[in-house]
Amino acid sequence: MSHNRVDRRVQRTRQLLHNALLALIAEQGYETITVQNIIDRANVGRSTFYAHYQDKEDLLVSELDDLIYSLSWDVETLPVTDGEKESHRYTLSTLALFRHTQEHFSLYKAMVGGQGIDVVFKTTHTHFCRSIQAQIEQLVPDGGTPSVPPAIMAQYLAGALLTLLTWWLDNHMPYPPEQMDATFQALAMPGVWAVLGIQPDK
Amino acid sequence: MSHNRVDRRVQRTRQLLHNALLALIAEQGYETITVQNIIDRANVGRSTFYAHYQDKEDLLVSELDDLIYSLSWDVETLPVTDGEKESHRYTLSTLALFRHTQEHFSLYKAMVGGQGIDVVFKTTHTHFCRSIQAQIEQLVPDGGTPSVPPAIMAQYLAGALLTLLTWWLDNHMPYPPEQMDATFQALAMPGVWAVLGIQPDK
DNA sequence: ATGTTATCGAACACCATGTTCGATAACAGT
DNA sequence: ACTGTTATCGAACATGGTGTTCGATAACAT
Repeated sequence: MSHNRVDRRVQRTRQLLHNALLALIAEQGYETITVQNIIDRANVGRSTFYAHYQDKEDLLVSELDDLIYSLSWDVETLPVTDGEKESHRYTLSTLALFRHTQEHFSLYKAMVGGQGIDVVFKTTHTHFCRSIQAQIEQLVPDGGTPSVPPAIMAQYLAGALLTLLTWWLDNHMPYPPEQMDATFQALAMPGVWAVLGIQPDK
Repeated sequence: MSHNRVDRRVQRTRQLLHNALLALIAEQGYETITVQNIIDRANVGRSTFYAHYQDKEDLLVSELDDLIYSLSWDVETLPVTDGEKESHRYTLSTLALFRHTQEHFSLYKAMVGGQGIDVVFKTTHTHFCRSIQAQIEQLVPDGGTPSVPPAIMAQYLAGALLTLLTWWLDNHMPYPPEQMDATFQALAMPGVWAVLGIQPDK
C-alpha cells in the first residue's frame, strides 16, 4: 500500500559518499579526486554512485547545501557576548562567521584556500549576498534612498568578505577571529554608512 | 656559429594558438574547450602544440601574461581628464580599469563572467593586489602606522573590486564605467581613510 | 514469507590526454 | 643556390577517467 517506504540503505549510501568526499578533499584537494577514489573510500559500488549523483560535482553541490545550512545555524546561535552584540548595532554580524570558520579550519582551507573549488566560491558568495543584503536593508533610514542599490553593496561586501576569509585561511589564521572581524568592519562599514547617509557615533 | 637564430615559425605557431584560444573562449567558454578544438582552429599539429605548452591551461596562462600587460599599459595611458585626475588625489586609480573592461567586454565576460575561469581570477586578483598595495602605501601619512597592514587592505580591496567588475560584466554593464568607479570609490575609500587616519576634505 | 528495490561489480564503449616517430618542409647562414 | 638544422605535421599508440549496462545478490518493508 503505502509508497512512503524509505529504504534505510539510500540514506546510508549518501552519507558514506558525503563523508568520503569530505575526507578526500581535506587530504588531497578536490581537483585530483576521481570517482573511483570516492567509491573506494566509501565502499560503494560504481553503479550505485551514478544512481545517486550525475558526477562528482553533483555530489559536491549536494554536500554544499548541508554545509551552508550548518554554517547558517552556527552563525545564528554561536555564543556572542552581550557586549559584542551591543556594539554591533550598526554593523554586519560577521564575528560568528569568523569563529565558525576557525573551528572548521582544515576543511574550509581545502575548499576555498590554495587552489580552492570554483563552485564553492560561487555558492558561498551567493549565500553571503543574500544574508548581507537583508542586513543592509535594515540599516537604510526610513524614507531614505541610498545612492547605491543595496544589491550592489551586498555584492561588493560579500566579495570583500570572502576574499578576507580566503586570505585568512591561506595564511594559517595569523590573527584571532575577533581581530579579523574588527578589520573587516573597519574597512567595510565607513563606506556603507557614507552611502546610506547615517552617522553612528560610538 | 650564431645560435641566436629565431625561427619565424615558432612565433607564428604561438600566435595562431593564442588567437584560436581567445576565439574559442569567447564562443563556447573555457571548460568545454579541448586541445583538439584548439589545434583544429589554429591549423596546428597535435605534437606541435605539446612542444610549446604542457596543456591548455599552460597556454591560457601564457595568454594571461599578455592580457595583463596590455591592461596595465591601457590603465596607465587611457585618457583621463585633468578634472578626473585632480579629484582623485586621495583615491585609487580604477576609472581607467572600468573603461578598459568596457572596451573588451565580450572577451572579459567569457573569462570572469558566468562560470568564469579560476586561474584568471587568481592571477587578476594577484595583479590588482600589487597595484593597490603600492597606491595604499603612498597614502600612508609620514610617521603613521596604519592599524591594518597595507597588504591586508590590498587583499580586501582587490577582492571587492574584482567582485564588482564581475557583477558588472554578468549584468551586461547596466551602468557607465564612470558610475561604477564612483560606486567603488564611495564604498571603499571611507574605510581606507578611517584606517589610515586621514580626512580628505573635498 | 513475499514481493520489491537498492546495491554490487564486472564488463563495456567512449573520449580526451599526452607521447612517439618518421617524413616533410621551412628556416638561417654561407 | 646549396647545406645542415630545426620546426612542423599527423598518424598511431598507450593511458586513464567517464558514464552505462545488466544479471546476481542481499537488504528492505509489510
